[in-house]
Formats: sequence, C-alpha cells, structure tokens
Amino acid sequence: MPELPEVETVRDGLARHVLDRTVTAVEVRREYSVRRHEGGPLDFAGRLTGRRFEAAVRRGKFLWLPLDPVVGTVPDDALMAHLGMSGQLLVRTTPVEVAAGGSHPHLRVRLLLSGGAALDFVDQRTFGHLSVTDLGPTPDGAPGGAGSPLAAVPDPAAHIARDLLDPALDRAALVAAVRGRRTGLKRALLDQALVSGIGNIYADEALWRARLHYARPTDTLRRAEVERALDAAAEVMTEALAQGGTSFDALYVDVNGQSGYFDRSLAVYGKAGEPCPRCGAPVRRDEFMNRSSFTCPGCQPRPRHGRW
DNA sequence: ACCGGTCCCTGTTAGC
DNA sequence: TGCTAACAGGGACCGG
Repeated sequence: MPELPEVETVRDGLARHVLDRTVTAVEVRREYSVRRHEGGPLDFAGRLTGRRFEAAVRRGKFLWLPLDPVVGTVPDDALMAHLGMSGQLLVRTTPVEVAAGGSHPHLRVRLLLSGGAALDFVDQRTFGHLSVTDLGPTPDGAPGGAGSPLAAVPDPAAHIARDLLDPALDRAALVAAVRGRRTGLKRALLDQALVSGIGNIYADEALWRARLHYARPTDTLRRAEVERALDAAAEVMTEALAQGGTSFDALYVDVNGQSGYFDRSLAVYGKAGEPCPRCGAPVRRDEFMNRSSFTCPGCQPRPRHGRW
C-alpha cells in the first residue's frame, strides 16, 4: 500500500517526467475518482486544460503538482492526488505506451500532456482520488520558503501534519503532543493530523523495531519511548524509500506497494505464525480498528491497561 | 479539541 | 464448479 516511501517515490518520478509539460486534454473515466473535486468532472477538466505543472510536492501521503500561476506570481492552485490503497500515477511517453495504457482496466483518469505524453491515474480499489484545489497556508507553516512553489499546501490537506522526513518537523513538539494524547500508541502514529505518512504497515514495523506494543497508552509513555517509536518509523521508511527509489525506470512512475520490493525486509507485517526475526516467537495477529496489527508477543508485551 | 467507530470501494482469496 | 464471505485499508465524517 502506498505510504510515505511509496508516495515519495512517485513524487520523485513525477518531478523528473512531467514538470513543464502542459495538459492538453482530460479524460475522466470514473467520476468517483474525482469525487473530492468541488464542481465535478467537467470543472476538473476545465481547471486543468492548458495548465502546466510547476513542481511536485508531498506531505505525508498527500501529493500535489502546483500549476502555472500568472506570470511573476506564486502558484495558487494545484492538481492534488491521494493514492488511497491502490492508486498509481503512470507516465506514458511513447505512442505505444499511450495506446496500451488507454486500455488498462483500472484506468480512472487520463491527462493528455504536451509532447504526446499522458499521465494516467490507475486505481483498482478506488480509495484514491484526484482534484484541483487552491493552495493556502497551514497552521504549522509552509513546507518551503515563502515565495517558493512549496510555500503552500492544498486547502483539503491543511490539517495534515508534517511527516518524519520533513526537515522542518518540530520533534520536541511532536513528542509532547503524542504524550498529551489519551489513546493507544499505534492510533497516535496513524493519526495524520499528529504526524503524517505512517500507515498500517510501517506502524507495525516501527513498533516492532522499538519493542513497543500498539496498545501502550500514550499518556504513560516515557519521552524516550516516544522518541524510539518515531526514530524507528523514520528509519524503516527511509530504508523502504532507498529500495523504492531504485525500482522505477525512466518511463514509469512506480507505486509498487502491494507486491513490493520491501516485502523481504518486513519483520512482522503480514507474518502471522512466522518466527520473530529477533527472538523466534511466532508473530501474532490481532484485530485492530477493523484491520490487523502484527506484533511479536515476546518483544512487544501487551500492557496490562492497554488502550486501543 | 479530542476520541473512537463506521463507511466508502473492488478484486482476490478462502471456505463451503 | 459456483457461490458467498472475509479481507485489504486511509481518511472523511459523525456522535459522544
């Protein structure tokens, strides 16, 4: 599933292959994929056609491409994408690729670009979406310097917190905020308004590395324990990113979330019954928030007064 | 302001 | 073989 490392890989690919291209036509094959766009599919197409991509920016799992502004000003709107659990953004550059991509069974939205290229939004399970939105300031400040194309985020993502790979993240404030919550540790890690970019897979891997159980109450955690969890999350995502960055070629913006390159490196996620790589105890699967949590019962003892 | 539960969606897999 | 049910999951949304 696309979490921070996968989305960053996509962002990097887009930055290499679609900047300075202009949208020449827009084809919405499934309205649901632009459901978050105010004004519907026609307005979506209207706001994109003739526009040029200026940059590729990410915060957490949100990704956006600021659009060309009036000459001499800063971009004030962008194509925003959230990949959900199965979304992909694929760049087609040759006529053969464009033609073949057009018949992909899960092609939801296609942007035809200058130079005969296409940017395809492919999404099997349709939790992802695209929209064109205004850019604005955020409560925690801009991702880039004022005046840069990174100086604002899409309004619908204004509530999304900085992620662990953001140099401007205030670590001390984040640790304090986590300890100020009254919930379970994993819930806090998954809360995109607290710290963004962490999904179910990397949350489980981070907690295993930090030897902390997901139900540890945030308000009883020591500062060092919160630091350990955050360090582990940053570390596991950085490692995944390093592997993801090598897996795409010049013509293809990869979101290899499901059959991923990183599968080999997972210690507990999806490994119920298999031995913990550290202590050998069989990995346990629990129901958690209508999904799964994987832990090592030896390394991550369940707290007596846990909180989901 | 925070917290936790529910729902959205579709393809694959497991089970009968 | 053919059907159904479970499962995967981020985030908007809502009620407490």
